[in-house]
Amino acid sequence: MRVATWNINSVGARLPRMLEWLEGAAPDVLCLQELKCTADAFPYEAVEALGYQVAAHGDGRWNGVAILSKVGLEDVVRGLEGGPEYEGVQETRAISATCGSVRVWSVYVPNGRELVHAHYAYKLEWLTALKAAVAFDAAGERPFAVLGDFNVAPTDKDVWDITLFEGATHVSEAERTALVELGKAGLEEVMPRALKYDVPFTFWDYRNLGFQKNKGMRIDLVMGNPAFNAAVKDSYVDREARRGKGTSDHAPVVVDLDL
DNA sequence: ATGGTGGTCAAACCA
Repeated sequence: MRVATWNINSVGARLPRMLEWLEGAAPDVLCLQELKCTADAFPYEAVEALGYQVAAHGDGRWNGVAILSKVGLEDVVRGLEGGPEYEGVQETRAISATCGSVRVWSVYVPNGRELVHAHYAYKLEWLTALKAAVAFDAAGERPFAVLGDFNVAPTDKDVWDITLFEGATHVSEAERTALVELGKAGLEEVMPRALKYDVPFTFWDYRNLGFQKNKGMRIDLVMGNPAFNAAVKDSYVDREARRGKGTSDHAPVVVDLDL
């Protein structure tokens, strides 16, 4: 089974590139983030024509997550139960489902913006709520993983130049601690291979030729429980999907499983 | 050089 995650940065704007990638990489399950559309506006027909079932959770201009599956899509749960609100709203940043023998979450962790911003506190609260919400499945026997854009670089190596991140979000102690705490629920990172260069970055800013200069960050992660991780045969970041016109600023992370 | 790209939705905000 091939499972993948991709911050698509507008499923509408990205549809041709996404369909092309679905046909080529042919994942059984794809977790999407940043749909930037309502659930009603998701391009269901085009994706279903490729053999996928779709569960989407989105409410407008920002955020939005989905799970695409060729191997069944059951027990869909939209949202993060017990999660914090931002400006009075529970944002559409999480969706979970059972796809064949695995249960997956697709998550879009809040960005945080600045260390002193309310969005940063919200980000930390969101990660704490995520840990509580996934604890039961993480501790279970069924293969289980949380995939998505975590907006946290786990180590200093996971950004192109750590000296430029002094005082920035994505690399702070508290964010990394929150990731470690999530792991304590029974999840461990699946480390992808890089197809080029040494670190498998997953995000490159559109500005300043970030991709061309490989000024990237590794912030899209797969956290699996022991049953999931024991089945992993291979994992890689498909940086080719970031190349050329009309791409997302993120690349997909692919995991191949013996399931 | 204090911007720079690209998304949404048509001005300003988000990443």
